[in-house]
Amino acid sequence: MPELPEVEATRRGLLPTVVGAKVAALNVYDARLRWPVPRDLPRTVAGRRVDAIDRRGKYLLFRFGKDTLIVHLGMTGSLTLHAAAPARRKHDHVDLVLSGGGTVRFHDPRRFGAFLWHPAGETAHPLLADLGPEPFDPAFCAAGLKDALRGRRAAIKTLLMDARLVVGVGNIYAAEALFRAGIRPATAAGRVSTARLERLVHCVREVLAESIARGGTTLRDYVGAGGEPGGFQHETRVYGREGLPCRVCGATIRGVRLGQRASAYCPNCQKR
DNA sequence: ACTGGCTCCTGAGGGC
DNA sequence: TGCCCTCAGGAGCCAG
Repeated sequence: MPELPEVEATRRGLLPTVVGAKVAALNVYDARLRWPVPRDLPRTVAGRRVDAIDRRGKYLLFRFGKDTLIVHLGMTGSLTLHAAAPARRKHDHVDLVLSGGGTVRFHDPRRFGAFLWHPAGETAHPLLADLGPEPFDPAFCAAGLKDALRGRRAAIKTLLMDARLVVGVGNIYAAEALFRAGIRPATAAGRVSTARLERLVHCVREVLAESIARGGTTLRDYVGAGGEPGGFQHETRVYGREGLPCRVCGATIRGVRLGQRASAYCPNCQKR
């Protein structure tokens, strides 16, 4: 599932070929994504040069001067780079064709992804306006978290996945970071001490960095820009391991549902 | 102000 | 073999 590491791996894979290239065409085969792809988007981007590809949380931001093409991979989306556009498979919804040759293809079985246009302006796009700090930014810190979580009774895991507190952390990495930090996912967020939040911040960064280094996590659909799967799924210690022995202590990994999300934890390594 | 629940969508897997 | 149910999950949205 595309969380921050998968989006970042995709971004890095696209950079060398796409940045500096001109858009020859944008072909939309199915506009029914999370929000409809704007009808005039192909005309809007045609002939324009990609100056940069940035990432904010799980959003990819293709910069055209001061205008931005916002792309989200949703749950099952991928962007892959091809020298020439290959035959279309089921669920191939958008092609970004580069004038120097090369095609970036958007594939997304569940169509939870998005292609949106945000022209230059003073206001941030509504989807980006309320996002919290990047996990590797110093603004993501125990003191800030302590403040934001004060008095909150929701599960720490649920809030760790709330993009207003920190971006990029989804179900897999929330579970893995909490395991490493020794914190139970169901613990009320407001009751986690600053010292433990300190550890959590460190573990979030550690898990994300390791996953980026392995090209992300591939459970089913995700592939990087070169079509290659990630490798972090072999490193998970609790995610998807309910009923199996903990890799650290041997206790049986348990599962609990928090905010409609499956959440795995080790009852021995994560005491509270 | 929070919190939990619903929703979009497709495909896989389990039970019978 | 086939049908139906549940689950997977990013994140907006809404009701209480």
